[in-house]
Amino acid sequence: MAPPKRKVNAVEDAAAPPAKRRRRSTLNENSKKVIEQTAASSRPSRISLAAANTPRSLRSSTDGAITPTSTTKKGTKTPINGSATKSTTKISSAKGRKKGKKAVKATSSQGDENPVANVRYQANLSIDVPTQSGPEVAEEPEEKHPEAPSYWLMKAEPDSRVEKGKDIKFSIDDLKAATAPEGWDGVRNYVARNNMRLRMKGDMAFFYHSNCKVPGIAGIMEIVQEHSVDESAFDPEHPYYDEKSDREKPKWCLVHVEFRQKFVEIIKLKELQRNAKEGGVLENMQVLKQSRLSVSKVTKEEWIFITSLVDVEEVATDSVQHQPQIAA
DNA sequence: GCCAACGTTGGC
DNA sequence: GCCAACGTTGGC
Repeated sequence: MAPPKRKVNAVEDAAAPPAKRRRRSTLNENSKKVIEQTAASSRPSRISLAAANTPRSLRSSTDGAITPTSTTKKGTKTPINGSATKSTTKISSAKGRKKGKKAVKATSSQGDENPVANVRYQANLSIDVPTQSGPEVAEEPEEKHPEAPSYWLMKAEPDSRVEKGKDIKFSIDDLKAATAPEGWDGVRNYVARNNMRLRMKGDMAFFYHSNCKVPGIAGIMEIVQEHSVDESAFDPEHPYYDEKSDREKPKWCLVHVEFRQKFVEIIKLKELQRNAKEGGVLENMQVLKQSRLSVSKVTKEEWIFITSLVDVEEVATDSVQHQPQIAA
């Protein structure tokens, strides 16, 4: 039944302009800071479920300029961590073709000459990847250390697709255009949900474009609000309505995110897969092993490595921001 | 609780 | 559009 859904665009009112893929972007100061910050810290992310069950409608603002319902535009782009030079660690060999490649072994290794990859990260490795199993898998996440952020990868479909009369399209540009924290609703998969429950304000996440021409990581966002009840599950009109979800005992939750940066070039799935070969930095990356997971974990090592793939130079010279430029 | 059938995801 | 992977359901 309810398959792992993705971000659903609230098209009810303003059917978001089918902003298709664009190109351009830079990394904003904020993100830069975050990246450096996260790169410097380390902690096994163990989280606690604590959390506020806040209706989706309850949108909060994290820093000024936020209006109810929409989003917040942030970002002034700037290059990522200086040390994060572009290094693509070309390891040819497309790892698996069909989606959920039953990926490789275990043993995370470093990313070769990638300066960033030389750092030893242990990050979230302490968390076991939740495997598909009963509905109530890992119901209660463990404790989380509040000092450092955890990293995630969340999928959304950038191309229009109508479900129950509503376009569920949601791209990095849509998020960028939002003026208020965006509730990432529609997740209807237990493993993904459990991952969601592990999130905390301050955690960072990759925005992944899926089910599109060039799937891959399009940018970065930040979790700005603890998880709360996903109200869309109770709305019969909503694409992701779940008749089995009881309001008294909500099954699904969401987190609110804010745009942080859009990569100049999308980091293609293919590239991620190239680095997921045995011995590759991404060999254990959850999303590459469980491709159908709409919300997955990213270890710090993976995070650092992936952000290092961003073309820093290009980003650095591109100071323009926010304007939606036509891609291609 | 096992497991086959079925349905969905999502890369290609 | 195809189809592998895999989550969910439901019979037993």
